[in-house]
Amino acid sequence: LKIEGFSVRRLRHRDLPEETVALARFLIGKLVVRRAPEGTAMGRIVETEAYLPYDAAAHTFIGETPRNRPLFLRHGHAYVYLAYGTSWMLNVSSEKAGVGAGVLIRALEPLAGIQLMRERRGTEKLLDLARGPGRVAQALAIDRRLDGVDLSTDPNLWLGDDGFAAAEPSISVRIGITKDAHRPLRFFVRGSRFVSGTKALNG
DNA sequence: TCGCGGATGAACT
DNA sequence: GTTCATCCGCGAG
Repeated sequence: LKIEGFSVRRLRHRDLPEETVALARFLIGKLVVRRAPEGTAMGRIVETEAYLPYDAAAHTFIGETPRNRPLFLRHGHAYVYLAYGTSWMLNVSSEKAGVGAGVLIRALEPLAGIQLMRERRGTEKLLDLARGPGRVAQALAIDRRLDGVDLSTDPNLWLGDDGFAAAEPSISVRIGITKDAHRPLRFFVRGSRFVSGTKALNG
């Protein structure tokens, strides 16, 4: 499939690692594609975080509830929730069915549908379109309607690969949590201006 | 570049 | 009533 000059192949269920850290690393350099009536937008993933089974910082730590149910679906489903009453977060379920875990998509490098992202975000600044998980969701118009969809089959939200060879990601602690805060479970492209977080964290 | 506080809604004690 | 996997604007350094 051609999207603004990029040749993109949809990632199918069998393409995705069935383990949370492996998936968090695998997704660096891959694409998020969002099709909507207004147009298609796409970005390259430059930052992820892993939320493991038995992880005190994870939403699944308390067990399965109506909210976190998509995290217990087999890997490759979207878990979308509202944080702080203002920001939607996009996660990808990351283990076999029945095991609750996920990967948070924290930042994208905008590649296609950039004007649409500017309108949705209310800013012209390329660097601010999808730097941070709330911005990712706003730029791609992701909200509760996409909670639970299967990313390997959904027509409006999916993961893609354009053959880009990503460098080995750098690793740090996760952002914005207090429990299990020391664990090295954030993965990012060192040197990318599209990555969130402070300079110290990304150096 | 950084750190702070307010906005805002859902889930849980 | 408290706790958030955040963003934005502002002021200090």
